[in-house]
Amino acid sequence: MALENQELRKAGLKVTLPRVKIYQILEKAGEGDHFSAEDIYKLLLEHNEDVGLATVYRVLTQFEAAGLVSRHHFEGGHSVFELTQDEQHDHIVCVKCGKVREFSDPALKKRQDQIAKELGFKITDRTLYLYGECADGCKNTK
Amino acid sequence: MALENQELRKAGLKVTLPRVKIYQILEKAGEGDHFSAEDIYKLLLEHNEDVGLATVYRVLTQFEAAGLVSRHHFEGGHSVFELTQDEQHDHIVCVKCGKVREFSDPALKKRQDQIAKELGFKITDRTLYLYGECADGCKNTK
DNA sequence: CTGCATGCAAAGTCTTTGCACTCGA
DNA sequence: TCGAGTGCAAAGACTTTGCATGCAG
Repeated sequence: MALENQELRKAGLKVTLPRVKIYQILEKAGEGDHFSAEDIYKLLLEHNEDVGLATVYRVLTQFEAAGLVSRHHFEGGHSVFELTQDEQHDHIVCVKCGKVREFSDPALKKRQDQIAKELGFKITDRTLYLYGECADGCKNTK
Repeated sequence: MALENQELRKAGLKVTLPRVKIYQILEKAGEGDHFSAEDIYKLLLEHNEDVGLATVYRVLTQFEAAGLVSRHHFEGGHSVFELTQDEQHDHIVCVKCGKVREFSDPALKKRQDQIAKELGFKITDRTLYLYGECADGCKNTK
């Protein structure tokens, strides 16, 4: 049995074609790649998988609830998804080409924790998005 | 002439009733208060100001373009607005009561700049949202 | 078999736009 | 006066939901 099937079972989700296919897309893309529901829907169509957009949303939402994927709200209204990684990380997005880089910085987190503590908050989640222009490799393609 | 009128003129916007009223709402609320378009719309209605929701959005968008207000996308889909403050700052949101606290930490920004530099990005914007539960004063009202 | 999962279409939410009318300068 | 600004309703973008059918276990 493939890895993804176990992940699905673990999450209490029946192993169905749409779920497996969507998981595979996210998995194959690897870290640092982010998809909108629409992106995934189109990829499925390209692979001749007859999956509805509504199902994509449903599956992604279930995956999120199960902790398999993380949902981000970058600028521009729609949500993007990525496989949840072991370590929580932040994002820097190129406003010109749309490229997303991830980074994780202990010092940054530590300082955030400290600030939250000073303000009397118990942090449950955090999002840091940096927006900018990437120097090299930015082909302005998006 | 009131302060807000000058601000509007400076932004190249004709001084009209909706714009003045909306500016006043944001101004009176002070720092740390955040409004959705809907919030402002309701407040206007309470003050018996006959302003359409579409106008609220238009005005807020114009204000944003003029740099008078900042738009944020917290969790939950809709945008919130606040008067732009002298210094860029971050937000910590209570997930239980919806309270928003602001903070600004030079060390945090400096580290972010450094990271961006290492990744070859020129930062144009940044958003850090911390989510958590505020210890005291949280009446779970929202 | 049995019920969870899916596809389709319809409904929802938040936001923007088109158009004729109104108001500020 | 006269064009920018406004209100209303309709349209749009993204996401969720209802319902009959289909498939996994």
